[in-house]
Amino acid sequence: MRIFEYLDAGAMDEITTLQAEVLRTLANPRRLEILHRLLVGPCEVRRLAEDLGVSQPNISQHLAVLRSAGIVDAERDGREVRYSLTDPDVMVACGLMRQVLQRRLTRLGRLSLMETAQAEWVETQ
Amino acid sequence: MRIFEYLDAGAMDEITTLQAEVLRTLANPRRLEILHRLLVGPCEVRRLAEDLGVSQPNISQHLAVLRSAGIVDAERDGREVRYSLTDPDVMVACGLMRQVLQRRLTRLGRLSLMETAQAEWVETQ
DNA sequence: TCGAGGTATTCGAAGATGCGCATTAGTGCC
DNA sequence: GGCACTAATGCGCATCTTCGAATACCTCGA
Repeated sequence: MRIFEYLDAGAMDEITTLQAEVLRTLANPRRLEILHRLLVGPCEVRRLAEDLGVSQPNISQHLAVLRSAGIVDAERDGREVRYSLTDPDVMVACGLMRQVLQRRLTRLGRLSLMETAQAEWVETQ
Repeated sequence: MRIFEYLDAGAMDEITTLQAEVLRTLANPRRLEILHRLLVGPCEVRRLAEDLGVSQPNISQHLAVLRSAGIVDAERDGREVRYSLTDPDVMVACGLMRQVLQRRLTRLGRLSLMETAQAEWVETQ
């Protein structure tokens, strides 16, 4: 099958490039917030803009980026356009990373608290 | 505990920003290749440069980015510096995303093959 | 101490990104 | 058609990335 050659041979480079593109698309706080919001359920542009406290053109720009990366889908309903996640799986990976970072933050928090405590302890000696 | 306030209150924004930073760090084909190589095991700069066919300064630049994001660790051994993954978990999330994309590629591959087949079928009618 | 091997950093140019602002496009209602 | 509402696009500007080239830094052996 052609598919398998395709995936095995030069696939490493190709998928790496693709992954980098997707990552670049995700690598923006605003877009992460949008995706986080869409994880709850589909949402219209106006509401997204209101919820996140961002201008409508700005939200539209970010949505366009997400759309062209195939991360969200747009569906017209009257004069509104409702956006939704194309593939929750990508967000699963995203959520996993988030958990890792959260654990790391917690650890760092504990560490810094411990360091602070130790510093204070040292100062009192 | 201070940690929990920290994580609960403004944590959403903070962790989102942090996640965006990490994603930005990962969002580069070369860096993904480096990480992919380090997944196999620790490696020295010179060897990384050779394996990936990139100049040494360039590799060092990328390694510096990865290092400052806390994604890789550097350890000096004589005149060489050996790099390794700080936390394989981040790469787990990365690998998961990779799988998703691979599935997506496969699906697209199948689809395009099907479309081709269908187009050919239509042409012969 | 000096030189060579290995690594890190700096700098400038070219390109990409993000934002606000103004404007345009699509839709429904009168 | 004209108008209000919603979303998308174009533009200019400031900022950030990325790379090659040059160079500085670190370590070891002679």
